Amino acid sequence: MPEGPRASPGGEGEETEGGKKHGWAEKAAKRQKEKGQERKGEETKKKKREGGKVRHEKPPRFESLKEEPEVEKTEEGERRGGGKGVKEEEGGEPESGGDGGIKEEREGSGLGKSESVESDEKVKVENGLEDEKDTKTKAKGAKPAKRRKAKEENAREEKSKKASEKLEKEGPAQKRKTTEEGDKKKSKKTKTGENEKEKKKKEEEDKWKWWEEEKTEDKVKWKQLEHKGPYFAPLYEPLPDNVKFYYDGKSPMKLSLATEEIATFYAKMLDHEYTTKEIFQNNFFRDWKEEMTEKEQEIIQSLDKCDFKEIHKYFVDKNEARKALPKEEKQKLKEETDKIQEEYGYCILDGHREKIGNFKTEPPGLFRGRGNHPKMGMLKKRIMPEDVIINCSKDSQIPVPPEGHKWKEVRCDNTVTWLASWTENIQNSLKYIMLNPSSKLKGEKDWQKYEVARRLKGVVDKIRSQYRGDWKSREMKTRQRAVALYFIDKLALRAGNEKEEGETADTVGCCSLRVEHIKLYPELDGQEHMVEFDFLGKDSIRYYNKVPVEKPVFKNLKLFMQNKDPGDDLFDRLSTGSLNSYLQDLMPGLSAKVFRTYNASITLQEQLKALTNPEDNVAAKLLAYNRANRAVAVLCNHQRATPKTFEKSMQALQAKIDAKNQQLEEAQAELKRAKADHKAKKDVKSKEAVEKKKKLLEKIKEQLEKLNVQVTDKEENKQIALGTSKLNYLDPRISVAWCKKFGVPIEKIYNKTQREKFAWAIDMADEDFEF
DNA sequence: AGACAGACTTGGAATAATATTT
DNA sequence: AAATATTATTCCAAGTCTGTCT
Repeated sequence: MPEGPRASPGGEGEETEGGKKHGWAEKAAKRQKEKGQERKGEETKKKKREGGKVRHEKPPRFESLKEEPEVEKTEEGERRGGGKGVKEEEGGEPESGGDGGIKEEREGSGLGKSESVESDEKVKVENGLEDEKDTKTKAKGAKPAKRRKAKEENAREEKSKKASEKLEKEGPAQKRKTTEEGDKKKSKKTKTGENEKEKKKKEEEDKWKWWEEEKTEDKVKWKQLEHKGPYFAPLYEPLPDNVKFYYDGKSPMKLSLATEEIATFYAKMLDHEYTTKEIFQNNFFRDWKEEMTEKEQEIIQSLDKCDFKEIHKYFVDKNEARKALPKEEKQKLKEETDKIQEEYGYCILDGHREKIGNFKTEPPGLFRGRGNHPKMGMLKKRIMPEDVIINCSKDSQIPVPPEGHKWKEVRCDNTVTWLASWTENIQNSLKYIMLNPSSKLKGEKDWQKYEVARRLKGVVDKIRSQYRGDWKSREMKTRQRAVALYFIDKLALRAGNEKEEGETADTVGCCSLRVEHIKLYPELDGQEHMVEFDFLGKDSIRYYNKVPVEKPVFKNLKLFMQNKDPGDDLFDRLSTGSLNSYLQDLMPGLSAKVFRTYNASITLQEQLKALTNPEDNVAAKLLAYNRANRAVAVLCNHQRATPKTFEKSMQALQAKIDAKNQQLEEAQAELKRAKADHKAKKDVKSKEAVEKKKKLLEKIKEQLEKLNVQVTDKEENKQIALGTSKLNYLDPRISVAWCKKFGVPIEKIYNKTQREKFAWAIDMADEDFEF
């Protein structure tokens, strides 16, 4: 059976380190620093990367590009890697036109035909290449250390800032008191006329058609923003006394509260694969030890000797008990969460009540990175009000922090869309509380995104011919950019920003591809100029694809790979930054990811056109839709692990079909009999019987058809995830228009949440909308 | 020009809710 | 009504990209 798409992490161990108590930020920073030092030069990229590879092939790619005329067949296109004419630096002697001055090349020897000038240049170029490589590698090596240091300093500053702010905070604290009072009054007031008033208000605002209002091309995101602040994760509840932890098989050991809490994080995950990974264990144990009392530290020396089984069982049981609760109890719980949602889940934005996306702070736990993440298992600390920055309008009811606590800061920045933020301790990055996708702020942005993609439609031909021309550029930088852009366009690859080595899983996108990620085949499977991609992309999802490329691209790739090690960057002269600023010049608002959006949406539109048969019933039309959607998901490489119950449910479905077939046969036989009967009797009654049987037969046929469609759909969808493309890449107006045109109810395509998110599109697109 | 932080989008898995079957 | 399968929602990690600073 094919395995899931996730990368299987190698099991390298990592250094462990004890340590005294520090503040959190400091601890994290310290650890980063230490790691950095160890890492320095400890392993080459290549070495490190062995291990991480995954299996499982992707289904055949969907071709997103129309066949384009082949490049001119002159020999110029063929100049061999490193061939003259490719300049490292700008300002070389002006050469005629695109590829002027570049002569042919021969595979292999590289001798003979070259004219002297060319050979000279070639040397130059090759040297240049070496140099370049060096610089980039060096830069890369140096950067992470620098960054880490900076971060560390930040963290420290943060600390002292906090301390000094504590004093300053007294002012705002007073204010808060007054707002608290105001709040009380307000809540009393609302209680009286609550129901009708609120309902009315709600309805009205649910229907806020912001898309009918005039757009403001402003940096200002809102004029009014009022909310209650985040809802904090519940505090830790100590284990009951009868649930025990054992160390080294001895008598039970009573843990301090903090130690116990962290132990439960691990215990809860016991039957998860994560806990079998060495990195996970090491990271966990190190972080855990740091939170232990000295005494505990002395005793608990090895994770292997820790017995969490009772704790684990306790949570499993608890979970089951919760599930088995009588329904009144469940109802009660539900009401409670609804109440919380009602209170914290909404904000007022410019006079409208808007749903918040994630109004809860993330609970503490163990970090679960994806793929082979070096930080998996680290302790994710509890977010306290003192960590949280609140953003709201000045004149609004400032949210009240939980009793006895203060906010880190309250600010009024209307150029950003977040309501609250905090710094997370694993990567030292910011987390935000933002609005739900159904909100104006998100919807407008989404709409705008598709408008940019539609503008790309107008210039994409020009851009394509430009990058095709650039394949022959004299400048290495330009060529690399042109080839990269070709991949981004043709294969819908992500841009591929640089990442901090050792801080995250080793994944790449287009610009960060390394030599080891592609293989060139002059001929493969009967096709010429094949490139085989095999790398881990976002979320460590494997991208595996064999594509025929155009000859100049193939030649260029050869050139780019020349004299490089497998761990070197393929596009060593290219960064996402320079690529994007180039794109920005071609079309305002254009960046690499727009190609993904554009190609996804245009593909959906084309596929819908090609696959939909107006005569079909709704089920068949839906299959067509799903197939079109699937084509996009394949293009974007959106994969999922095969659902656990897949085989089983497939069999069940098949059984159903068999049964239906049986029914069909019976119905046919019965119809036949009825017809014969009618022929014999010629009376009204027998005629009616025939009609009845006919109808039944039709019905069964239809049901069977539906089942068959289901099977097909399911089978084709086995390892493909449709959600992401539907939610993020496909202009909803295409789908809405399709629904309207072919009489498919919108609910068949979009569920409630999706309809909320795409309300703007549902409202504005008519059946002849064209992307 | 490059580094960086910040802000925002994109992503699959986990979990909860609901529908269907037994 | 319990068990199971399916779908919706939540969760939070991991990308992209821009503006600012140096």
